[in-house]
This record gives sequence, structure tokens and C-alpha cells, in this order.
Amino acid sequence: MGTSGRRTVRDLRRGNRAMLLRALYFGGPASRNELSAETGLSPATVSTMTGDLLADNVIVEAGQVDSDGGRPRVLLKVNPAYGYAVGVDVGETQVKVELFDLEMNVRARAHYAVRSAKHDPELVARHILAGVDAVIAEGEVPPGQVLGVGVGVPGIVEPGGGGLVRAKTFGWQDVPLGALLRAGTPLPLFVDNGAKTMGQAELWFGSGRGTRDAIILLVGSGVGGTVVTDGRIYRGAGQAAGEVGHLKIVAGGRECRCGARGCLEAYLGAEAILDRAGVVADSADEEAALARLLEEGSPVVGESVELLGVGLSSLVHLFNPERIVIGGWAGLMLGGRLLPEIRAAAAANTQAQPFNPESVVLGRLGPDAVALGAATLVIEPFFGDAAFPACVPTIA
Amino acid sequence: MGTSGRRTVRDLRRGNRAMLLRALYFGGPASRNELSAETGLSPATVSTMTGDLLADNVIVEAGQVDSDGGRPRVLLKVNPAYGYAVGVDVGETQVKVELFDLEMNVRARAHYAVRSAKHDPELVARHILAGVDAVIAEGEVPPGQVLGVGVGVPGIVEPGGGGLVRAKTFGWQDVPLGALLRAGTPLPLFVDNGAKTMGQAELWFGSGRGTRDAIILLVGSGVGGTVVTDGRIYRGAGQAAGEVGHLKIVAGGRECRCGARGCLEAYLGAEAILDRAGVVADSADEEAALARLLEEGSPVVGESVELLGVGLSSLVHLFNPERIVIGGWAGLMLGGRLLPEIRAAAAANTQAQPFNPESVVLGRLGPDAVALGAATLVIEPFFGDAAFPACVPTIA
DNA sequence: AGAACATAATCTAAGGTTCGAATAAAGTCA
DNA sequence: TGACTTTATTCGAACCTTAGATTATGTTCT
Repeated sequence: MGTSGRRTVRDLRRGNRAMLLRALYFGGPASRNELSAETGLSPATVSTMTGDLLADNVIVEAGQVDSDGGRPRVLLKVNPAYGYAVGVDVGETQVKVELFDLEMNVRARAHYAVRSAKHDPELVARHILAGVDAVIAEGEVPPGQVLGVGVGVPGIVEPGGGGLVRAKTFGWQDVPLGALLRAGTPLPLFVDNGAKTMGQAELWFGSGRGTRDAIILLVGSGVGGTVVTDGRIYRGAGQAAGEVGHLKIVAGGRECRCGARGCLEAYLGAEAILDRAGVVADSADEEAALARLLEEGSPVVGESVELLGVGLSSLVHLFNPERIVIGGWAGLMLGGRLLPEIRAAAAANTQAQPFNPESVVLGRLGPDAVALGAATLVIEPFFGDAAFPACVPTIA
Repeated sequence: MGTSGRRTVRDLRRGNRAMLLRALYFGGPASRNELSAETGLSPATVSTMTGDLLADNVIVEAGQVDSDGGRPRVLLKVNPAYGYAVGVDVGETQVKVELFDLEMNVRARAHYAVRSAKHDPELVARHILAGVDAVIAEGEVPPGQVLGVGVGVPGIVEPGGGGLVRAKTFGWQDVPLGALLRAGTPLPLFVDNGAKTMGQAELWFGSGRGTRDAIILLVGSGVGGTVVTDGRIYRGAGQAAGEVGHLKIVAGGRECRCGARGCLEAYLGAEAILDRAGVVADSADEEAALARLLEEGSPVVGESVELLGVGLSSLVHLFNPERIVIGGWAGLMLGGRLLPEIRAAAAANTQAQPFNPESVVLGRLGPDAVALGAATLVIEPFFGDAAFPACVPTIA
């Protein structure tokens, strides 16, 4: 089984081109010589290939480096203005739309507040579409240069390319977001879980950079996650893998908003922590309330750290990751003060296999990472290996 | 990052050859035409390639199928006598050595009883080496046709190709099994965790066949597991992924023999179940004792099913597998009577994402699967994609 | 200033691969 | 026996990468 792999010589070239582009994108500006060493391709191949890429305007020259006795190397880099990607973050309280160039500089932003608890799908779709138009106009991007729109949403996106979203806690039950957006724009569309887009952002540009096997935890109001295996986000058979929030840590424990018992999310998101501490807070006030709890040194905080350690230990035993990144606003708040304690709790529960506590680190990207990661969905196919079509499908 | 993928045209051919071989190995006898359809290669390529393979004696003709009005198709299959693989199962009570042909028929067997609780590494190595010689002699295999020896051991095999084994519960602490064996045979050696070799056996020939994303649980005296992602066993950054036995299901719960608390293995292996029921049993009597417990309908059994359901639910949320296979003697004993209850328990805890209870199935291979799977380690490189060197490293 | 040297990039010829189209092979059926 | 069908092979064309030679563009020594 597995009819994967390249077949013909032209696939070979496509793959090598993607590899070169990847090396250039993640390896910063580099000379043709360095590219040759990095990719294993011969200098001749690199030369012809970069020639093509320059002609296609995908890459540009980026100055040259002083020589030490020979012809100076001219540096190449991906052309940031070759194309642009729109990233959308559909959150609890707002819809954020951002336009990025290929270097992931933000060129334009648009925000739309959403009255909390009410997330009318059609309204959200209208916000997104309006935002896309707005940022493209504001960014003064030539039409035709927008490569696509990536959307990070709560919940699970069903496989199949329809962009059907199931997010019980968000009030969405089989919402055809993909179809709603498809009707409003001709641009390529990608819809994925927001925790995964954030994970991809941390993987590409943040604390997960350079790892092949990692886990990125998103601890906000709830708990989400991203599993990285062999350098790519693992999505499982039905695009639903990595739902760390519903990892069970206490059999028969607290009831989770998903309906089951003992989920990590029933103990660990900001909502759960505050609830356990007996604090009543609106979702807008959660941040301040959690900060207060931390300040007071509530015993609930200590328990949360212990329980997080238990969860991390499960993840370590199952995935044996090279690194674990804790992100999300609540995760960063907790980890910012208590990272040593978190590491210790994870280590105490991890006896059956080697574990380096320092492999647990904090995320480096802020809360904007969801939109940033969503935008990476758009450009991933360009750099991605066509032999691995495991990325999010385009909305048909 | 990721300098993977094919580079040159010759790699292309190697990859296509492997793909063809894989199609032939798992797709049973097939005609050239079917192979062309299966692999996507043109008939011309299949023809030249099969020509090579026939000349190399890797494949053979396997009769022909009656035509319905045209030239009959001649069937091809992998030549079972092209080479042989030895599989070794290092268990608690014995060392099992078996010789397989490429069709995985057993050609010879050798067993060595080990006094329980005492697993002197050098003695085990001597048993293995003696067994290898014995089965090769008994199987009357021409020397030079043995492709290698695969060994399934308890515990974790460190990465790096040294075959260093850490198995706390087995009494092994950094045992250089690879080196011990290397000193006694020139054959290619592969050492891997026994739960993973069993998993590979179920994946290739048993209940996991045909899946790309699966989890295979080995419930015996303890609990082990195998995670299959994208059709291959996932090993993580340090070859230690898939340690399902130490997934935590009760924070702060029962102490596990690994030293931590609340592990699945502290509740679910035969040893733990009997212990929880207050039954004292030697490892040789475990099987009968567990059967008795089941017969009596002890409440501990019901609890075990519930806890297994919790564990399965965690696995589903994290991996979103297409299938979960329950294997191992205790798993089969439990599942043989209580599969519906296990499925129900898993479903009850899985609210946050789609879950088909019938994706939980029982293993189809008996306890011999560990040795069988160990033998697959030997032949995997032949069929494996060279672009994915993620398999167990050869012992240097 | 000019020659010698060093490193980077490109060009050319060669070897290897898959593919499409034409051709050969081996049957069935009327 | 001859027409038809289906399977397998052969051959030339189109591409791709590479090694080695060549060209380009510096530095450094005399």
C-alpha cells in the first residue's frame, strides 16, 4: 500500500524545486553554493534552477557577501513581493484578518468584533469576506498576486475539501464555512483548526523551529494542540488529531464542556481554572481574572501546574517529542511564572523513558499566531513536497 | 528544512522499484497490467522493471489468469525463496527464534526457556545466537540467503544504531544487546521494542492491514503499543514513542512499576488487574488467574473496561486513528468477551470528535506476532521507501 | 599596475529515466 | 481460417541531473 513517491522525471524536478525553495525560505538568504551544500543538489542544477526561479520572479538577489579571495557570492532569497497571503483568525470575541507578504510581514489588518456567545456563521463569513477585500485594498496589492486565504477556526474541520466545521463549544454544528466563503471569493481557500494554524506558526517561525517531532499546546480559554511528526502537522485519519484538550487526565473526573469527564480542558483552560477557583468571569475578563489568581498564589494554580505536568507526561510517552511548546495567552501567563514547576511536574510523571525537562519551552509568538499560521496554509503548497499531500485541502 | 526527497534520476528508479515491490508484496500476485494501474507507472516502465526484477530473481511468475478474449495475463509475485528473515521474541519467560521466508511462512523454530525474573543479558544473547544458527540449519537455507535478524525486546531501544536497551521492568538498564549480538553474527541486525514489532505484524498482516493511521495496543502482563502514522510506525525523536502503557489516566492514582502514578499500566495489564483484584499470581499463572477473574465476573473487570475506554478515548483525541487494534493475550482475553463494552466505554468518553466504535477491533495474530513482526524489520528496507529512513536502524 | 591565484557561477556533453506510440504475442470466437 | 481482443515489449522522444571544462569576478603578491 502507499502509492506514494515520485514517478516521473518531471516530478523529480518539481520536488527538487520545492526543496530548494524551502531551503531558501527557511535558511534565509543564501548563495547558490550554500544551497548546493544544503540541498545536496549539484551546483549545476542549482544554477539552472535558480535561473528559472529568478525568471519566474519567485526569488530575487539579495546583495552579495564579501569574498575572501575569489568571486563574491551573490545571495538569493524568496521574493517577498512575489505574492501575498491572507490569514484569518476566527476567535471567540473577534474576527481578525491580516495580509502578509511572503516574508510574513503584516501589510494590512482588519478586525471585526463579534458579540460573544453569538457566532452566526453567515455573519462570520461576511466579516471574513469583507476583511479580505479590506486588507487587499489597504495593502495596495496588485490583484492576482494574492495567493489565497487561510482561515483558522475553532473546532474540527471535516476532511473532504468542503470546509465543514464542527465546533460544539463555539455553537457551530456542521457549519459549511468553506462553502459560505467559496460563494464570496474566487481566491484559493484553506480552512483549518485554529490551534493547528497557531502550531504551524510556532513550528515555522517560533519556538518549534527546526524540530521534526514536536507538540505545540495552545492554552487559552480552552486547550488545543498541534502534533508535529516528521516535520509536518499530523492530522490523523479525519483531520481531527491533536485534540489535546480532550486528553483524559482523571478518569471519571470533572465534566468537560464536551460532555465527557476528566478532560484536560476540564481542568486547565482559563475558563476551567477560574471555575475551579470559584471565580465568575466573562470571557472578556478572563485575562485579568487569571492574572489575579496567579498573583494571589491560589492553590488552584498549583494544582493546575501538577495536572498540566500529568498531561505533558502522557504526551511525552505517546509522542516522544523533541520539544513541547506551550502557547496561548493563558499558557504563556502560566508558563511565564511557573515554567520550572511545570517542567518538574512533567518530569516527575515521566519515569518510563528519557525526558529532558528543558524540552518544554514557551511559545515565542503572540496571540496573532493564529492568523499568521493560517496564512502559512496558503504558501505551504508552494514549498511543500507534492509527494506529501497531507496538508489542508483547498476548498473546492 | 528537511533535505528529504529524491534528487537524481537513479533515486527515482530505486523509489519506483520499491513501490512496485510493495504493490506486489501486499497486493498479492498481480499482472503487469494491474501493477501499472496500481502504481501509476506506465506499462512500458512496469515491463522493463519487472524484467529486471525477474532477472534478479526477486520476483517470479505465478501462473496465469484465463483471458476473456485476449492474451492471458501472467501473474507475478515476490519470490518467497529469494531470501529469509529471522525473527526473535525476547519475552518474560522465553526466547523465541523463528525463521521465515518472504511470504512469512515459518520454516523453523527454536525456543529457550528463561528462568523468570532473571534475564541475564549475556545469556539471552547466547540464546538468540544459538537460535539463529539452529533455525538456519533446521530450515536448510542456503547461506547468504538470510537477509538478517530482527529482535523484539521489552523496553526502549535507544536510537543511534547501537541497540542499547532500557527495560526497567525487565531488569535491563542500558543493556548493549546490539553489541552483544553483533559480536556473534555477521548478519544484519535490527533491534526494536517488542510491542512495536507486534504492531508492525498486525499492521502488515493482521487487523491493521490497509490502514494508514492506526494504533495497536499490546495488553499482556503489562501494556505496550504502536502508533501508525501515514502508514508507518511512528517512533518519535528518540525511538520511544507509543508507550501507551504510561499514558496517565488517573492523576495521582495508583503507583506504576515505572515509578510514576496513574499510568494505564498501573490499572490495565494482567499484572495490574490481578493485583487490583487482590489475586496473587506468578507470571506463569497469570493467564489462568485472569481467566478465572473474567469467569467470576469480578467488579475489577468492569472497572478495567471503563478505564480502558478512558485510555482509548485519549488515544482517539490525540491520534484520530482510522482503527484501533487490541492485541496481546490479556487484551484478546478481555476483548474476546467484552468488546462491545469496551467500544461503549470509549465512545462515552469521546464526545469532542467523530468516533466510530467499530473502529476498535481485536488483533488477528496470536502471541507469535512479536517474532513475526521482528522479522518484518529485516525485509522492510527492501520494500521501504529510501526517502523515509525512519525505520529501525541496522546495528552497526 | 600587472600577474597569479582563488572562488563562484555557467555551459556542454553524457548517462539515465519514464512515457507515448507502434509493434509483437497469445488468446477467444464466429 | 480469419477477425478481433487483450497483454506485453520495443523504440524514439523528451527531460533531468551530473561531472568536468569554462567563464566571471574578485583578492593578493610582486
